[in-house]
Amino acid sequence: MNIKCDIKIKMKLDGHRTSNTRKLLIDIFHSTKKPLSVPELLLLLKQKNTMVNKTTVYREIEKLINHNILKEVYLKSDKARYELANTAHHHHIVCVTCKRVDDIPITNEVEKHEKDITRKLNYKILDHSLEFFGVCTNCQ
Amino acid sequence: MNIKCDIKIKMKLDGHRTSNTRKLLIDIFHSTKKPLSVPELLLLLKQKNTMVNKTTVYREIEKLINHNILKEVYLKSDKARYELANTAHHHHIVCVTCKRVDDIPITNEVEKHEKDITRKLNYKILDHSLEFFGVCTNCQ
DNA sequence: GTCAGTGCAAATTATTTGCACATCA
DNA sequence: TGATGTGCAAATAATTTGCACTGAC
Repeated sequence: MNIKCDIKIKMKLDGHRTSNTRKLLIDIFHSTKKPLSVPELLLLLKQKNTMVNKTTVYREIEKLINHNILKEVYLKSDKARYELANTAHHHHIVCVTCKRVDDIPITNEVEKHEKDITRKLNYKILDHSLEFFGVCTNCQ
Repeated sequence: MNIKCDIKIKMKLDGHRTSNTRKLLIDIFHSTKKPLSVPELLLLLKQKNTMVNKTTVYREIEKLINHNILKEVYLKSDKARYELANTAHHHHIVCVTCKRVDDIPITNEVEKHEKDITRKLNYKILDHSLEFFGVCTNCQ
């Protein structure tokens, strides 16, 4: 996969190795579409019969974020969640009942507000987060 | 204040009393404009020389949310934050450096997407959250 | 007097840190 | 061989729970 090669190269350029944990995590993020928390990742790893310590997972995610391979997603304030950063900027909808997460197929017009905010509040905007909450088909 | 009266009435209707903790918390949320976390509330209470147990604060906030007097705000995934629910629907900008939070003076056009999402994904939309992240004037 | 409200201690959960050891390049 | 990666145990921090007691109506 091209994406995985890219990641390998990105990390190598920075003096990193292609560790087993790194490969496992990248795999999981590729096959699972929804944003994952560390506890969820640990569960998925256990189901694969691969033992990785939680500390290692936290540290690996930190590295992947620093290399812009993962990014943090703010869905709820209870737990941190992550997803691959290479995907186009998009938004999510969370089912408040079953916690299922879907990507949203809308073109986003939020960017145009950013200039406005910069002008009015003199903030330098770096990023934004737009998430919807609702009830999915199954739970209705 | 009308708003405080409203809150009193709302709770009373449901068999609740006007406890001291409740009054203190409502006061704080009225005078402080930014969304507050429980640890921050505990600190503010301590500064007022009013001792309230953290368990009590957690439980009081739960009640206030159930009565739609407070609502949760999703600014970052580290901690839960709350603000008064009676204010008009609005958005925030968070300074990634000093964590300062400001309200955003833009009219929001997100609502119009909600129908779209409902049609395409068959979700019943309840709410959304739009937050910006950037660097404020002082920190630039 | 009854039930909402409270405090305290302990449990739970997410996350971080320090340190020693392993291992890839 | 030397830096990166890892595991383990313990610390920290936010949040929840159980239980007994208090106090508003």
